[in-house]
Amino acid sequence: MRISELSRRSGVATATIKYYLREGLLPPGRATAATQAEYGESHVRRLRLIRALIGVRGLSVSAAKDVLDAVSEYATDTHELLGLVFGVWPASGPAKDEDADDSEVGALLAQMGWKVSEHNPARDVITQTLQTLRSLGMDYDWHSLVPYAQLAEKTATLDLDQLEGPDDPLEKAERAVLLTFLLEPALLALRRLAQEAESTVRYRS
Amino acid sequence: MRISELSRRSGVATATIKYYLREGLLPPGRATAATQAEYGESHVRRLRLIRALIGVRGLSVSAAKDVLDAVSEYATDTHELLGLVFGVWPASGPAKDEDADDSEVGALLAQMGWKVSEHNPARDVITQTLQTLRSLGMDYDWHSLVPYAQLAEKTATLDLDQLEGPDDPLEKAERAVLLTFLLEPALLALRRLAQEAESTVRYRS
DNA sequence: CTATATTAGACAGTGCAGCTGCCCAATAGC
DNA sequence: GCTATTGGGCAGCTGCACTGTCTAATATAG
Repeated sequence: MRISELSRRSGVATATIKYYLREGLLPPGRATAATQAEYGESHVRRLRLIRALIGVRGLSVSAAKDVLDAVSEYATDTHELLGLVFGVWPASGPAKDEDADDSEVGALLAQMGWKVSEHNPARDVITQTLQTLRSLGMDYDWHSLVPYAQLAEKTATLDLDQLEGPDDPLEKAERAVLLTFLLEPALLALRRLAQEAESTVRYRS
Repeated sequence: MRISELSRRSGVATATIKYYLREGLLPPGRATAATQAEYGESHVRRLRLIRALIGVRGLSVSAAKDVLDAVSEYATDTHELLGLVFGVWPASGPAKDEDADDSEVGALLAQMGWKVSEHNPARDVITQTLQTLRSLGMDYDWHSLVPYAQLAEKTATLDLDQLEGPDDPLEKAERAVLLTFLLEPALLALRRLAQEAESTVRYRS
């Protein structure tokens, strides 16, 4: 199919498709002539994935590119893929503060018995959150996060269970990315729904 | 204190402080003369809160304003406050699709026994996520979310337990906002840490 | 085989968000 | 009185994610 049909099938404007091609998010079609290229089903699917990462999850274009590159490069090594993909955060991400004291996170990891890479940016996110909460006068340290960490552990178990299905490595890699990224807004939404329900029980009973 | 000291104490540039004043995120100081105003500790604290919502959580300036307005207006009614504050999502938020079929979310809520307002935007986030996952070929419906919802319920219980402390309504309101918004990136970070730890156990043992 | 439409590719331009710099008149403090 | 700082307003800047336009080459209908 040509670009106009690709546009119709995916719901993405042709100018935008060209932009994604330029930015390397979408692989080029098979050129059949100087001004003609042929696109396939994989392009439709890839475009939908791009729109999901950017539109639903809110990743920047360059963050989405990092994710997609990791998928195609490490499709066969789920563990390595997840490690790479964890480096991607929406927007600027955590403003990596070299002087930050992340020993608190270390204590939390030790308590939970989690073995985690030194430079997983999630460490910095937690360090920064704890610091911010304290700077706002809350009495909060890593101990307060332990119950949340236990729930996160169960969540992660659910996540990885769902990767057991597919044998095709590329499919498995895509599913890992979808479950990690696209589920994030949904998990936060579930928390808010549960908060409202619980708030009704406590304050409106 | 005057604006330059407020800038020094909060780490926010004076031009930016003026911008927040214009946008109504920060209440004006007490004017002592035509070109002089007096700021207090509450301004330092408020500025830190603004930076946390925008910089750490990634809210837009106008979304942060909505949150802050809700805090000062409904400080005495925690339930009402939470309801208002749930309307705030980072960036564009869910692209409210009127035609979307949210009966799936209804089924999920019924199953969980959650009573939730009709127009909580979290509903749309979940509807959209499910639709997107299916459009990408995953076999996913509300049943798949039930285990996550059960964990979200426990999370919400932890959250609301931490509101039991303060008697001062304003303090309670602020804490509700901090726990809901600032903890969101941290919870996602915990999930990613747990995913990496679990992935190590499963694929590198 | 001509006339009209479409396309790939390059690049400039647009719209918006979040600041940032600059100017001015009015103090503050010495 | 004199110099430095301030409040307030507004224009301008930067980065991002597109979007529109142009050109030459090609497809396709008549």
